[in-house]
Amino acid sequence: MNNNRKRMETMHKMRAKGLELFYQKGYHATSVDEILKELSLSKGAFYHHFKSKEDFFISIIQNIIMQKVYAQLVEPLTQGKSPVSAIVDSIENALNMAEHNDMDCGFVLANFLNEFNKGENNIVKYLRDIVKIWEINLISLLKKGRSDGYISWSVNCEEAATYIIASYMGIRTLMVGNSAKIMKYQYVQQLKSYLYAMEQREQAVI
Amino acid sequence: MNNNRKRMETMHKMRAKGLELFYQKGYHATSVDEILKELSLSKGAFYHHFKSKEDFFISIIQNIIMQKVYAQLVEPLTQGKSPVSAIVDSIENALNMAEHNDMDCGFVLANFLNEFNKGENNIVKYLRDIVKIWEINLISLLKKGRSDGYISWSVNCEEAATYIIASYMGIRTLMVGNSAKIMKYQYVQQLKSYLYAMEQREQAVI
DNA sequence: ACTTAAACCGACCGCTTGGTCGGTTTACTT
DNA sequence: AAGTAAACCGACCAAGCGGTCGGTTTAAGT
Repeated sequence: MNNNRKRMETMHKMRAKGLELFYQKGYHATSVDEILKELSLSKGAFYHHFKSKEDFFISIIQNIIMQKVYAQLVEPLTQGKSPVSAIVDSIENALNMAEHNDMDCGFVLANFLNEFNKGENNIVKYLRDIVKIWEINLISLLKKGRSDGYISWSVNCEEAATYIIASYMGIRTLMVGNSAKIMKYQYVQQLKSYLYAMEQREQAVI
Repeated sequence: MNNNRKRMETMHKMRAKGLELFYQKGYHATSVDEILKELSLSKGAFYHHFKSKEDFFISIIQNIIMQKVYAQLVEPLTQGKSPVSAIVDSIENALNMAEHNDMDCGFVLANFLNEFNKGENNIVKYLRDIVKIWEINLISLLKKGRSDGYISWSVNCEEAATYIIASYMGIRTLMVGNSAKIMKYQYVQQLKSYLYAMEQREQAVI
C-alpha cells in the first residue's frame, strides 16, 4: 500500500473515532489513550501524526466538523422552492436526524463552542469560523429572497440569520435527553410562524 | 461564633468561589484544589462539608444557580405592562448584564447543560429542573396573556415558550467573545418582531 | 539484496486529579 | 476548667493525564 495513503487512512481513522468520543464525552473528558485503545493503535502512532491533542482536535474541526455542518446546514439552503422553505427544510431535516439518533448529544458546534468559550484559546476561533460560514450563507439567501420578492423588504436579514442560528443551537441543547420529538415539533412550528411572517405582507419601500 | 453559622459561611464561600471557577473554566477543567487555594482552605475542610466534587456541584446548582436564574428570568416575568413586554424586558435585561460583563462566558444553565449532556448522570437532571421552572412560568404567563386579551388565541403557548428559551440559550452562546453588543441588538429586534406578532391580530374563537 | 525513511510500538516520565485519614485547632457545653 | 464535637489541616495515595523516546516493523526506491 502506498505509504502516504496509509498515513491518510490512519489519520482519518483517528480523527473519526476522536470526533465520536469528543462529541459523546467532551474534549477534556476524553483521553488520547481512550481513542487509541478503541483503534488498537499506540501513542507512538498518534504523536507521529499529530503534534498534540489540541492540534489533533483542530484538524478534526477543519476536516470533519466543517464538512458535516456544511453538508447538513449550508448546502441544503440552495435547494427548496423558496428561501423560507429551504431554511425550514434544512433545519427540520437536521432535527429529524438528531431525534432519531439515540446517541444524540446536541449540536456538535454548540457543544464545543460551549466547552471552549473560556479564556481565549485557538480552538474557539476555528469553531466560530464555521458558524460564520453558516451565517453568511443564511444572510445571502435571505437577501436574495428579498430581491426576488419572496421576503418582505422590512426584514433585516442579518438579524434574522442571527436569530435562526441562536434558536437552532438552543433547541439542540434542549432536545438532548428530553422528549426530543415533542420539542422538535414545538420548535419547528414556531420557527415556521416566525419565518412565514417574513414572506410578502408588508410590500414596503423599494 | 456559632458553629452552625460558621459551617454555613464556609460552605457558602466554597460554593460561591466554586461556581465562579466552574463557570469560567468548566466543571471538569476546574480542580477542587484550585477552588480551595483561592480561599486558603484545605482539602480536609472541603471533604468535611461535601462528600464529593459532584455532591458539591449539585449543592451549587440547587443553592445558587437556581436562585440566580429565578431572580433574573422568572421573577421579572411578573412585572411589566403586558406579558410580551415582561418577556422582552427580562431577556433584554439579562442580555445587557451579559454584554457589560467582561468575564461573560455564556448562559450558566446552557453551559453546564452542554457539559453534562453526555451519558446519563445525576447533574443534568437538576439543571433540567431549573429550565423547566422557567418554562412553566413562561407558559402560564403567555396563557394568562391570552385570557386577558393581550395575546392572540392562535398562539400555542407551550411552543412559544420552547422557542423563546431555545433562542435565548443560543444567543448567549453566540455572544461570548463575538461583538456582544451587535448580536444582542440583532437578537432583541427579532425577538420583538416574533413576540409582537403574537399580540392581538387574529381575535379568534373564544 | 540493501538502504532508507516513514509508520508504529509501548514503556516511561512528570504532573495533576479526586479522594482519604490521622492529627490539630477551635469553640460551645457543662 | 474540663470535656467533647465540630471544623479544619496537609501529607499522602492510586489512578489517570498528555507527552516523550529509543527501538522495531513495514514498505517503497534502487
